[in-house]
Amino acid sequence: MPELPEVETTRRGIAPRLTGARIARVIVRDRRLRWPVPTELEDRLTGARIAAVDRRAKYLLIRTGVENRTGTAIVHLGMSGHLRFVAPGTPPGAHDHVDVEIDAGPVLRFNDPRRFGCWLWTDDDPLEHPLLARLGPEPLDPAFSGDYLHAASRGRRIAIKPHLMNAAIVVGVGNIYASESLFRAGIHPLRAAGRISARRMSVLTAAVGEVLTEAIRYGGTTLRDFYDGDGRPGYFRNELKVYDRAGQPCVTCHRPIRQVTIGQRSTFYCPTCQT
DNA sequence: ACTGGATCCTGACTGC
DNA sequence: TGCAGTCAGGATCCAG
Repeated sequence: MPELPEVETTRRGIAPRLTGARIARVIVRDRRLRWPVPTELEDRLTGARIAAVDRRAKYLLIRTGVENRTGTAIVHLGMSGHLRFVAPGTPPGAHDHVDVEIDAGPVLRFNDPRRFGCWLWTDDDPLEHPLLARLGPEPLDPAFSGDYLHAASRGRRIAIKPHLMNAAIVVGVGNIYASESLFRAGIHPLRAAGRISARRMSVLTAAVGEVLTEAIRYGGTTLRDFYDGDGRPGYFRNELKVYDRAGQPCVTCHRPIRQVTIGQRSTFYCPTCQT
């Protein structure tokens, strides 16, 4: 479900109402997420004050406490997870696995049908957590440059598309935006990562940045079930040039967009414009 | 060290 | 209407 723009849209939606709030109660209805939800989560969150809601890659970091009593809930939405606010007392529906109740405010409710998401806890620096410690640069950070990507791709025979989706190379680029970025850069998704020039890599890193920035501006992409903290869909779907457009005309050359499977993931591209 | 494949899980959709 | 098969926005783990 969510790639970086959707997670960032979620973060921007929930952060204002959570930051500074005190957590009154946490309810975990199903601990069977990607990894079991630790009971430590409720113990540490209850009564704590939220200091910030940050994002690293596709992880949301709900930071609590002050000085020597700090900690962080590490939340991932997986393929099908959502966070949204509901009025206190709203009865939980199917797959509503976690509630975070704040004083005198709405309830933050986590819904995740496929349970690929996670809610974990750490008392330490979350960036040092095993899940986050070895992540690549943020795609909107200047560190994600053409030179960096070129260097990180030397000797790699893997296709550029799954390479872009590898979080050790760059984070936040999922299946939709990998296809969209490659279209924008004019690079064929099956081209070997190690055989793309530094010049083209700099076009590609710029394309990734533009696509993600634009998608955030549109509130993300809603294909079927993404909604922000207030239940609004993302409108970037209308801006997609290749994703989910198999057989439809390329916006540039008008020849049909092609769909192939690369690394078990659907991939869309224009065979004329992308080489 | 890389790479490709299987895997976790539920729901929506397609075709018979 | 029912049922089987396929696919889905992620990412880890494992074998070769």
